[in-house]
Amino acid sequence: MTPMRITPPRSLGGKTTDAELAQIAKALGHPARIAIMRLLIARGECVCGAIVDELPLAQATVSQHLKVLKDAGLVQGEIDGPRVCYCVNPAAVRRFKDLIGGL
Amino acid sequence: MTPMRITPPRSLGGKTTDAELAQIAKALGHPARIAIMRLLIARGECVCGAIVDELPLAQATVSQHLKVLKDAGLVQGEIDGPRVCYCVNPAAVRRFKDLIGGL
DNA sequence: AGTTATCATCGTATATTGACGATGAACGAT
DNA sequence: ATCGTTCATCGTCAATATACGATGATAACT
Repeated sequence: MTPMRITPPRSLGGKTTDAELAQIAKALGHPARIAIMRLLIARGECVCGAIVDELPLAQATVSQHLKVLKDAGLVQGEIDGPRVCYCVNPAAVRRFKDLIGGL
Repeated sequence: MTPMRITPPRSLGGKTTDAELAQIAKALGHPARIAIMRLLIARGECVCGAIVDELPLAQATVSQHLKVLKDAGLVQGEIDGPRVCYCVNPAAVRRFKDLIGGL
């Protein structure tokens, strides 16, 4: 069966919605993280090292940015041997577009 | 701080698309500013004091948030006597949606 | 002139972010 | 078991963001 939304839609002006939208927007509010998103979208999936190679940032810094994107739900990471393979979470991107559409 | 120069895919008004998108997203990356945007959209236009009345923030803080939104181009303010009447800039919102659509 | 109302800006204090090198943890290969 | 690779996390520092009260600037009205 289609899973029901337990929480009411609160389609307009809900505080929960505001916080959610703000969190995602904040996660995208840095050029490096936009660049990471673009890389992941362009390549489908991407090992962390490949991202580091494309950006003028240290490995630790890229890892931090990836953590921000992960915490916002925009990106998922799967452990693949000694590497970690990242990809975008299409549902989160869609959700963000929907929330923005509410503006 | 190190000036970030990630990827200049193409310039638009001297600003890369990534930087432009990041700037707008960053401006929206705070719940108070989302609330302000919603207020302005719901009322069409809004005097600053009306926004202060709706938010649990001091007048100086609201003014700062409005400045962030103005600097990102999302909001315009017109002096109306002793008051300042704010309204959203639909072109900027549209632009933001288009940039997000590119994700 | 002074007064009141409205909003921006200043000054300041605290919190968070962004960046890096260094270190730690997990895995594959030697 | 040790090594080398890969990535996350720690520790730290400078820069930015957030919040507020206090002050300044402007307009309308007396």
